[in-house]
Amino acid sequence: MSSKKAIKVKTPSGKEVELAPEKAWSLAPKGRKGVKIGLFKDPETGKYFRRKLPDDYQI
DNA sequence: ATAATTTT
DNA sequence: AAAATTAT
Repeated sequence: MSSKKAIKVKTPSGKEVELAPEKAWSLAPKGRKGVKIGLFKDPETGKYFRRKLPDDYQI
């Protein structure tokens, strides 16, 4: 229950594509702001990769 | 180093 | 079990 909207991401294969993360979560140490992370699958290779999501991405 | 999460 | 992700 976390991911919906497609965002622009640079795939590991080096292509700029619009993808929706399969999963999305917040990655933040205690007391720090941290970042939001999305788990994506490269449509070219089928390989999974992680990228930062916009700070305002709805988890 | 730290945080969560999943693929590899 | 380790890698990767970002920025503090």
